[in-house]
Amino acid sequence: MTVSRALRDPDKVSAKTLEKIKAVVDRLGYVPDPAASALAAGKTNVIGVIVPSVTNNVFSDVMRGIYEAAEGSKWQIQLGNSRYSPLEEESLVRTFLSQKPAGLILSGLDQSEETSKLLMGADCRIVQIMECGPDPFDMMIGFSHVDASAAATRHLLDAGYERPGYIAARLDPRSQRRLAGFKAAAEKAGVFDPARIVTTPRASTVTLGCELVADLLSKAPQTDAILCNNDDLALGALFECQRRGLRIPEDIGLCGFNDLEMMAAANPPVTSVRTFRLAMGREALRMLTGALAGIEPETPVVDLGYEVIARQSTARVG
Amino acid sequence: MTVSRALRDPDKVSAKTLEKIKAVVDRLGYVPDPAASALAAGKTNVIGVIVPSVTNNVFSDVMRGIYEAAEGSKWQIQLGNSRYSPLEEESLVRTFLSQKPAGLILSGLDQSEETSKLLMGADCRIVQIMECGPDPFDMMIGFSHVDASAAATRHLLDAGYERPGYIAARLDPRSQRRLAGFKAAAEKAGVFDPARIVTTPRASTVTLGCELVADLLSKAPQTDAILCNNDDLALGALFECQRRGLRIPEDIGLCGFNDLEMMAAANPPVTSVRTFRLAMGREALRMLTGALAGIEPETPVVDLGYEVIARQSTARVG
DNA sequence: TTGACAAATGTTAGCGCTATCATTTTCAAT
DNA sequence: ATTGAAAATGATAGCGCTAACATTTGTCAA
Repeated sequence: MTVSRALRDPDKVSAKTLEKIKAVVDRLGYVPDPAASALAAGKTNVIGVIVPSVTNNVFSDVMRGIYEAAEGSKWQIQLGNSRYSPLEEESLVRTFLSQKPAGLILSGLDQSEETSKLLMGADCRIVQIMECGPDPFDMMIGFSHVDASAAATRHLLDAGYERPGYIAARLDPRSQRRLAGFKAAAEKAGVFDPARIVTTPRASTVTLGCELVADLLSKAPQTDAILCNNDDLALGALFECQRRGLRIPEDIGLCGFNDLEMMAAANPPVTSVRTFRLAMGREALRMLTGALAGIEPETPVVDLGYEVIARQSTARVG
Repeated sequence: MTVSRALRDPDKVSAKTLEKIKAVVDRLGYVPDPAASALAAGKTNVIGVIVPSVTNNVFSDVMRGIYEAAEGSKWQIQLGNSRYSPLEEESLVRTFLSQKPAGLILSGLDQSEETSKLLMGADCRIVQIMECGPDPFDMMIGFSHVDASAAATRHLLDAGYERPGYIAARLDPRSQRRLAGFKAAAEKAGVFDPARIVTTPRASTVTLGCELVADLLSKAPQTDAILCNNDDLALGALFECQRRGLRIPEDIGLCGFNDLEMMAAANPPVTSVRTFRLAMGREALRMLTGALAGIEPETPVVDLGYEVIARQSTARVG
């Protein structure tokens, strides 16, 4: 028993017994069995993380933040990939909960009703990431996608573009809100035209960015700026515009979303909405482990904001 | 006991008891406790996966393959991020092994001596991925990085380039082997010049691709083709060359490595060495779960090969 | 020195499963 | 019906740890 205590909470054991125990543990190469611990204690050090994609750069940055923050702690990250499917998410939540996790990190606000029920009844702390919204299950960290894309839209208008279009792939809830932000800002400025919106349910790729721009320009050749739902599409848009001999930013303005590292390196550098993905992952884990240690966050919902990074691709002259 | 059997191996139970059990399980919403099962059976359904990076596109593709292949099975994927550090890898192996995993998937051939010792003594199946080599711990699936980059180098020479250079970031073991492949092929053709090799220990980014090209061209302005250690660098190289007014492929040829989706969409499309990352992940998991089910792979080492995808960026005219 | 109290350590039971072996049931062949 | 073997089911113990409480040791003021 004292050994068990020494290993879990060294402060509860006198210095010299601790020493002795450590020596023996080293000599024997003893490693505690997490399964036995989990069974006896009725809980684990597992933190379940559910993301909709493991390949999307956005989520890999978030994951990195989570892994970095968990590094060296007792917390075990367990990753689940819901592949943008609420049903798979539900099944993952079920699996995770059966493991009696200490905490759960989920993406977005749009859990299915069944998932919500599971989460309400769950005996663990929960952090929702990627977005900000009114009714967290427990805690939440993210930003407003509507506001961010509205701000990007205004930036295009401020730069002198008059007929902005929007391209988007895989309309997951966050993409839809970004589209809604664009629509709202464009309508408010009186420049909204549904013909300048091109979307597809397909997963977003650079190639798809090319195709969507081709579509957009054939439907609405007068388009003079494109807000892209993400940076992969923006990169494709850049290539496609260049292939068509369109000058950026003179003939057409280009704005991405997320500000992946490549946007600054592109030729010309591409304007994008910076989001704080690494910080989001890191802080999500910190909030969670903090709460598990009894330190509640100041507010349950943390808004990390966004930043429109203006670059040459929207620096219209004249 | 019969219930336990019914849930784990329904064939061992008569049809009508199975039915009864299922009904009760449904009614009660019973979910087995994996910790108790792990403790009693002395093993788990956990498959530990250790990758050096969660953000690198290459590994996220592999991970996706693994997750897809594990989808719906009883196998639980547990992901560890070694961040290219053999020490962190060792610590992850230790953590994973304490969980009595059914299997382990590791990246590369270059485990530390200590890690090797742990793995030798481990009571689980092991698959090494990303590379092919002579002495697998158990099973292995990947390809030869030396051969692949040598082939890319020959492609550049065949295309008429005479002074090929090489840029690389973060010289992990696989990058080093790719560099070695380039060197060997260039030397064999009598066109090797160490002045045309630029490397940095920094992590690879598109921006870094720009910088490395700038470096290379200032050190060796006569360079007429660049083999990039990966596609991020290649994208940066593309942008940087264009910024400098170099015509691709006329003035300079460009070749990436991995053939990420964006290479085909670029302007001009960029030649790259295609690697089969998704398949590698998928097959690694299949080999592992197959072996766990008693079906040994035909050969312990599987070579997935590679393919040089020639595109406009190396289509030199004249 | 003593007593009172806190700190440190020890005892016991049990977490929810599964391996193993024992028993019962089933069913085909006599 | 009877038998024997196989199939199905059941009883028991124990996996390695921790919660809860019990006991011992240490510390300090009176």
